[in-house]
Amino acid sequence: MIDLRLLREDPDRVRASQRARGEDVDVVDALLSADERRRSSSVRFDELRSEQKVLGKQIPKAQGDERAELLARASELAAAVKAADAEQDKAAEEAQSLLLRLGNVVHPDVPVGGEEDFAVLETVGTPRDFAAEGFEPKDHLELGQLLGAIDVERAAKVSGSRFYYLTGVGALLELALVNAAIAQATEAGFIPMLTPALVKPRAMEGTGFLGQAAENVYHLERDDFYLVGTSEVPLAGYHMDEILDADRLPLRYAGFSPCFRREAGTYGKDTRGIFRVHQFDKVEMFSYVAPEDAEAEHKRLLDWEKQWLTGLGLPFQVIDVATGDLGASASRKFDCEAWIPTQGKYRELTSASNCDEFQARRLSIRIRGERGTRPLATLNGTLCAVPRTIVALLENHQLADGSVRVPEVLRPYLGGRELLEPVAK
RNA sequence: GGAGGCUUCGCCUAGUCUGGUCUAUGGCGCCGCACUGCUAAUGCGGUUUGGGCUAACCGCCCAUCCCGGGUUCAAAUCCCGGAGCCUCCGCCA
Repeated sequence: MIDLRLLREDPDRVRASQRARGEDVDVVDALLSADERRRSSSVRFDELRSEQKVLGKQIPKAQGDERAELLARASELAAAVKAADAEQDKAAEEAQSLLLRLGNVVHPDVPVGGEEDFAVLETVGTPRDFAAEGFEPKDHLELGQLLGAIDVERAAKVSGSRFYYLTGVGALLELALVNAAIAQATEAGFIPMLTPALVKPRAMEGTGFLGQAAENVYHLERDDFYLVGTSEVPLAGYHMDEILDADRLPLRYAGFSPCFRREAGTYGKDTRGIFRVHQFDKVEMFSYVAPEDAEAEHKRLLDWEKQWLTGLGLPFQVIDVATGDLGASASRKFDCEAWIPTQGKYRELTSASNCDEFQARRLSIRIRGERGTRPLATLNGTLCAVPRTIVALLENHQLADGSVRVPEVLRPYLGGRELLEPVAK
């Protein structure tokens, strides 16, 4: 959630942010008035309650008629206090629910617009020229099937569309990717974490996934658990309701977990292969930093992602995601998009978001230091979302006969293999 | 799934039976000041979190004793419901 003080002092900035996101601007004024009502009702309650306490102290000392009179007055006051309390609760609840509907205030440099209005910040590497090499590239699914690495037919039988088995070398490839990613993160000072995939509503709400994104979240009705779409959720929730010593920062965690996504509203999109699936594994970087360090940390997360993709030998571009395509929590988001030869375009592989204090306020995570007790900033960035990374690896490193060259960083985790070769049918 | 115990302001802890004097005790830690030629020791003061009043500071008010209800003029304290932790039993990895 955003800072209510900012809202009161500079509502125009919040209105502009909502407008840029393409979201409801009227919430801002509704919230301002709800906040006003909340404060006035709380003042009324405070006064009555104060009076009640003063009166209450006189009762045990009083005798006879005086006591009876005090009791009568106290009884009236008690009713008034109760009513004021209820009114205060109602106003606070209204303000809170409006507050939760507001997205984070967008960073001023973010390009305004929808999904297509991103800005390309840089391009790294060059896509291969398959025509010059003299063969037509196969897509990842065809390659995966030749290698005995991916089985989507049987997954459809067992679980339906958008599911997959990684088999044989495919399974080994995931484990190698995960190990290499965790190794890079650990090297950079991240603490490796294996996290819960089922979380309570509070964690989901706190990370900002129950607003616009709610339709993409699996919910277990009977137990009121949510299946996380990313380990960002349990990693953000990890320090929920805590006050951390300022000098413990930055705190960096590398989470590895399954991720579940309903992919509502994507019917017909990316239906072939494993580019868009309901369940996948991911290594995610997550940082807790002081608010003034958030922008620098955002750049660092991006650098680690670039290091990772560069190591895998993938050509990619970095984009500054437009206002309309940011999640509710992010003030700014950098995506790395890898070149997918058979699609002839760059597709999202990783995503680094700066959430500033937005999640920390919702989850009540603060730091205590020289500047007092205040919310901290949280940031997250993908290191390796497995299926998409496999898609990019297979397609970009394929040879004419359907073999796939293994990038050097992965070889130690694949028993030194340099080449994945088609299996005999 | 069943039975019992526990949960107090960073940590430990008193208080709960018997409601008001709890504005929550004490120790540790931490911060400030004083004193001692250093460290230490000692003394004094401060030290939950959130909201609000105020131009701001000082100050003051309200809430907060795991959470939510209830009883009462009044709840850390009594009653009901729930959560978490621990122990035992059952079942299962």
